[in-house]
Amino acid sequence: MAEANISDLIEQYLKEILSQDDFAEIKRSEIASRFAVVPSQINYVINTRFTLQNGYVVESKRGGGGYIRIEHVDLVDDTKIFDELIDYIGDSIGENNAGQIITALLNDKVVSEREANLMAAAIDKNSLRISDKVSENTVRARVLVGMVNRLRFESTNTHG
Amino acid sequence: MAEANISDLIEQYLKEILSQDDFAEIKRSEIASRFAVVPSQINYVINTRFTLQNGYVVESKRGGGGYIRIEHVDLVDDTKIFDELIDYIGDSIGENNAGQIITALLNDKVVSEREANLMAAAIDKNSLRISDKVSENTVRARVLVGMVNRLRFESTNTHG
DNA sequence: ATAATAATAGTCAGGAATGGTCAAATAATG
DNA sequence: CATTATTTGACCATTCCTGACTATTATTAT
Repeated sequence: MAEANISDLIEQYLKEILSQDDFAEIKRSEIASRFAVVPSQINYVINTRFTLQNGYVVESKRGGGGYIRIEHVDLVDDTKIFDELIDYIGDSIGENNAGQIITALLNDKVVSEREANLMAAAIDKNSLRISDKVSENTVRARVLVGMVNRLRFESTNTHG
Repeated sequence: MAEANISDLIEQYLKEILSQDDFAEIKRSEIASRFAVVPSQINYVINTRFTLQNGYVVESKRGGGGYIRIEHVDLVDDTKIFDELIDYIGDSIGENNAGQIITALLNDKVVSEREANLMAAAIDKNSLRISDKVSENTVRARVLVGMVNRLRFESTNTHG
């Protein structure tokens, strides 16, 4: 039970808000000055304590009237499966293995056929083709185009 | 909901009109003075919130009796718009624009909320982060992990 | 007709108000 | 001592708002 660092306090404060409202919409500079820390520490707290794995979705906007919104989302029942899957995937995975995972998710009815198709489109070799100077945006575009194209078809099996 | 921006209010106002009529035909200066902003802010609102990737088509005329007409286009049954969207994506697209497209697809019920979340996970900045020596398999892994993580959650809106 | 004028809308660049990233310094922990 | 977590600050990116200047269209005067 060691503690009392400021990040923990900020975490507590935000979770307090979340225990009452569906989401916490804050102004970064406001929270920073409330706790007398630099604004970027708010990002640190969010990045380390309000991650997807922990069940939080964060969205933000800059500029005038900017904000950071933290939302808590419900976990599905058996989250262990996903943890194992993610462990298995690790840092790198080939197209075949990835396709098998998607097929397994489909077989177990974790995802619908449409959803499986979307996932297959996203990880398709063509979508992810990387050359030296390719940018993040370029890859993203390919991924998105692949997925959008997939939506044209009602239901088609494409992975495996 | 912190709706502090005038631009947000103008956006709301226009969408209000669009929820009742097929299109919103406005006089720029009239809207500008109604919200006490300079006329060009109306262009700003339109350019940032009523773009093709948002699912809107805008046309206008200058001079006496000039107007701006905003029309909502439905992606469900408009194959041509679909093609234009893919054209728009092109070879490279940023996270925000990509997110807007996904939101538009969701709004027009082309995809379900779950599907939209999957797509958002696929194009997420973290999934697609590219460094020099990253391989295709590495990116694929990140994409897939991102999507699987998204499946943990029941149903939540995440893009915007 | 043509030219001038009025009435629109469009573009662009800049300033202000946010939030984001990254790496260095420091503290805590094993 | 080594590793990990926290804290900080310099620098970056995005969003909003404004105003000067430009472009287009309609109307009016000649």
